[in-house]
Amino acid sequence: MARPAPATHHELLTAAARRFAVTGYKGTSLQDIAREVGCSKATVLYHFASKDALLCELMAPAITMLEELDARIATHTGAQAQRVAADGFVDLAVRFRREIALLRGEFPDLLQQPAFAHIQEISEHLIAAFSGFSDRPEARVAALVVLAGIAETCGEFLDIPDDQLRTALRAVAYRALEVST
Amino acid sequence: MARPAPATHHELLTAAARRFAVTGYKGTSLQDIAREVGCSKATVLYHFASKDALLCELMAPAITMLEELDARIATHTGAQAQRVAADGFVDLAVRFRREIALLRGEFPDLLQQPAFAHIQEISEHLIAAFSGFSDRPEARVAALVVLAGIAETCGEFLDIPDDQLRTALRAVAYRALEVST
DNA sequence: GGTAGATCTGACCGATCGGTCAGACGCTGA
DNA sequence: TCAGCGTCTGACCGATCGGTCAGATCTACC
Repeated sequence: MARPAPATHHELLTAAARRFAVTGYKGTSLQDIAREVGCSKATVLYHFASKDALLCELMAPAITMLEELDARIATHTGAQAQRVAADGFVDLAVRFRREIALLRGEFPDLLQQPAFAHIQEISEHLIAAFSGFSDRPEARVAALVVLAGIAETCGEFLDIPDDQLRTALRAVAYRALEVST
Repeated sequence: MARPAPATHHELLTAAARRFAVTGYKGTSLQDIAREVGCSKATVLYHFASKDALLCELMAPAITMLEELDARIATHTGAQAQRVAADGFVDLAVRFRREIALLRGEFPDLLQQPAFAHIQEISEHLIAAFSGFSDRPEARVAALVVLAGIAETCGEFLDIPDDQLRTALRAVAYRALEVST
């Protein structure tokens, strides 16, 4: 035994991502993850302080990219912000297919986590930008349909190459949000 | 104690629907449901054979409507089928906001349930109709974005009246799917 | 070769899960 | 009045959950 620690650490992360995407966070036990890697449950808890900590480390890159997108949107206004938000979120969703699907699937519960506290807020910014900063209910409904639809779709279409999925998602988002081109 | 049974039965169903929508199926214990109604966990299992049976009874009306929609779509072709599918699914999603949200949220796991076995198949029919029976990946991506987006949105916009939500959803679906009018 | 520290594990813990069961309680008709 | 039935409950069950811990095993350095 006693492989180099970084290798095991990384294996555990990817195995957890795989399992979480299929059976959800609550539906995946530490035993499941350990079994997939071929180590004991105690090893999982040697590498990660807790199941929550494992989730946080797993989501960190996606959350960082989400925060960067949020900051980028804030530097634009009107239709330009709408386009930046749509393009940016499509890029993010395609890049982090599994993580986004997981986040969306168990949204209400996982948001309690302190590390995810401000995701709700960023989602509001995204919806505002998507809707073209309109208060009309129809615009806000359309924004949420696009946001949730993209997130969910990425998690399921694992057989389509990245750039093709990106192009298709951008097209449908532009139509749904009536982005001026 | 000893209230009339139908009242308790109905109370348990609505309480379960509420909890499932918030914390998910796996994330909600029979104890949670019992506490919300103010009875014991044993009472829940007196009214329902198992937690799964409770879920099935809860979803039954929505599934019936989904099957009816599936049958109705089959009697149309082309653009007409697309419109029937979009209108019908919007109606269904608005009527059964909570149930649809739950179904989408824990999709992969709950589909194992025998009672839900053919939902996967009906989903395929819906996506085919949404995409105008096209094989183009872009059309299928758009179809899934709309399907998932509508389902998710209904679960969250509980503060908008039914007909306003229905109108808004239909509009965004038509745009995203390029339904000919 | 021996020691220190990193890596890993089996055994165990309390809590909670879905589910079972014997029996208590209240209503109703004979 | 009392027997019967529908309704409900507390106590309990085995399984599994996330997490702890002492110690086995391996690696690197002196």
